[in-house]
Amino acid sequence: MASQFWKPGAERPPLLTDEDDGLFVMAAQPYYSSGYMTIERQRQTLPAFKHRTPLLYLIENHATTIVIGETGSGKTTQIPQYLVEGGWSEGGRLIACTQPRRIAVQTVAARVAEEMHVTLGQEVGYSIRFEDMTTPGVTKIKYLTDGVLLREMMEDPLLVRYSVIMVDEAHERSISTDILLGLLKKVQRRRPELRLIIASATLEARSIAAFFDTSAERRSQSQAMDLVFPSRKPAILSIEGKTFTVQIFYTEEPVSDYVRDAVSTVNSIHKLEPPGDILVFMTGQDEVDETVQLIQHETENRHSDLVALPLYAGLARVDQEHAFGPIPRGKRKVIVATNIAETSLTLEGIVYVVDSGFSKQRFYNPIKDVEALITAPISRASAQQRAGRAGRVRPGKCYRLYTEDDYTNLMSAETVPEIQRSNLTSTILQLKALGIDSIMRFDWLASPAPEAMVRALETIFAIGAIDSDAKLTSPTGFQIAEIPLHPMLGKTLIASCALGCALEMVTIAAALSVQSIWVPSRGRQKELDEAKLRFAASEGDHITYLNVFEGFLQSQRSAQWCHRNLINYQALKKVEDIRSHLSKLLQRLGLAVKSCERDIKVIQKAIVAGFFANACQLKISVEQGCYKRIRDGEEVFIHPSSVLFRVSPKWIIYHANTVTERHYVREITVIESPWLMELAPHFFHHKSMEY
DNA sequence: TTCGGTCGT
Repeated sequence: MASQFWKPGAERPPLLTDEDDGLFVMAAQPYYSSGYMTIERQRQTLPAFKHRTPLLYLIENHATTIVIGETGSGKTTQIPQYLVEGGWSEGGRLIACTQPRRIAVQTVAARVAEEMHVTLGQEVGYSIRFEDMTTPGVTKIKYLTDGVLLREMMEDPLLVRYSVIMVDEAHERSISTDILLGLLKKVQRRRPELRLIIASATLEARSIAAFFDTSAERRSQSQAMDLVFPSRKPAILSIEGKTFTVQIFYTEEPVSDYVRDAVSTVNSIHKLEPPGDILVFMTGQDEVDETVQLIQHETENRHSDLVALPLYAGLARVDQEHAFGPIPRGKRKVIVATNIAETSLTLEGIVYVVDSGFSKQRFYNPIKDVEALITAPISRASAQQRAGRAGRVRPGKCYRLYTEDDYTNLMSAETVPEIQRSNLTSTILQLKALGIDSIMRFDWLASPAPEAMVRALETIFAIGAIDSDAKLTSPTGFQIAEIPLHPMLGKTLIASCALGCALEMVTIAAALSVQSIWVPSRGRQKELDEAKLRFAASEGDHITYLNVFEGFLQSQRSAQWCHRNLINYQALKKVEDIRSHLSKLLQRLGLAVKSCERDIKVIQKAIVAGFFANACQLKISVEQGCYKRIRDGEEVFIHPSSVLFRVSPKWIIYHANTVTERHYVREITVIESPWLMELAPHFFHHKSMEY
């Protein structure tokens, strides 16, 4: 096998041809698979295998290689192994492969360890927040979230331990991916020996290649164009996937009610098409549930054999698993899902996709400084991704509930990158901590609105993380940046150390960092509300979390106790893990982690010290439960999930907010108004004048 | 009066 590799110094492999613009492109080829095989044989049948030699050649000769790898090409599992085989891990150097999601990091690392016949955590390891499964000096391939690699750059800005960094799923354009790519471009200038591999779906590849193309930049005489090695012009390699063709159908007229049309489309597929599961894309939980009910209702009326199952993130784990499980023989499965099925989860056996053409997307309004969740048309890239879900097992069909004209003329080519749709407080602080002094001049893959950057700078200035020259403060700014939490929560933790309640605050911060400490209970809302009441603190949600965790410890971490109280056992185990990591981190920063021994007021004050910008006052004689945000007068409402919903205390402070039908605020704690002046005089002495 | 697209340090 080894003799097949391209080796440095050898001639260019024959598979490659130059395109006019100097980019290397290789066309996709058909792929066939067979039955049972050994791991080695399986590896060789992956489409990536026949590109191994050209790939190693391109990586040797180009600073950046863009890999267009379709689903099932094997790029994620194989390319890092080829790099090891090609010598890139020699001399103790590491090969990194980043992923946007933790679950992918863990499963891919486990698979590759198996393929290489090594124990996970040795030659092949992974790293996600608070979980480092690598062995220094031994690990050669490291899978990690792009967020973790960004964190590592705070310690090691040039990432000197790495010889090759592969950024996978770059087309998803998460905030971390965008920032990472911007920083890696900078690192390349200082480290010409570093190689980047960027794996992306087709549509995004050209713009990413253009971003990394520094070949036209001015350089000294001695570095004439043809003498530069490796080439600063990115190479592009396309690897075909193991997918089948998907036939696309559009509606002839625009659709006025896509829920109703999805249901009738499902019924006609069932009536007219051969067996095969159906996947329906809807925008949110309510729509998913409604669609499931309508399908079931029609099924009962017509005595047909459809089994409709919901799938969304807020569903209890057991209910999610139903969508993956078997159904009675002779019936057809219909999975009605949110966007979770577009990227996060892969369903086997889907042959038909019904695409509503919409999804819920976050949009940030920097003027009002609010993030809104809005149902909006998806992009063509997204529509293609959804259609692709029908072609995993055999040729499939995709029914788009919109016209071809709308697809071509109304929908945008790509989804707006997340960085242009988000509040940037965390992002900007992190860039500051990485030594990026001029945020405005940073080489963004996609630049956020200047107003959004100004808002973020205002926020990190308000919490004292930067000074009036926009320089990171010492020690506060550095400490907040060190803590892997939202800067306002980081500031709260630091304040809690000074106030002597850090032991309680790390628990609260950990509870705020997990998805939810409660078991998802759609349809059992009353039951959940009753369970919450058992722990509810009059001070609000933060102290309620503390009560839950203390109850958990008193129950001796009993899973039964959790079950009885509708508490998510796995989430609480995670909370315990995170709090111990946070506690150690604070100690490492030289801060005191002490308990306030049930003196709740100091905890509330610590929250004020970090979240004062989110203080709100109850509006009298307006709509019930309507608050005004002190800083700007924005109208907000307590979210029904809060223990303070309908309690309406005079002064509150919130942890998070989203605009949906209304501007809702979540995770609320009662405060006393004098605390605002006491803990954030710099913020309120002039702000309060405005109202 | 009643509600959360999906991720991440």
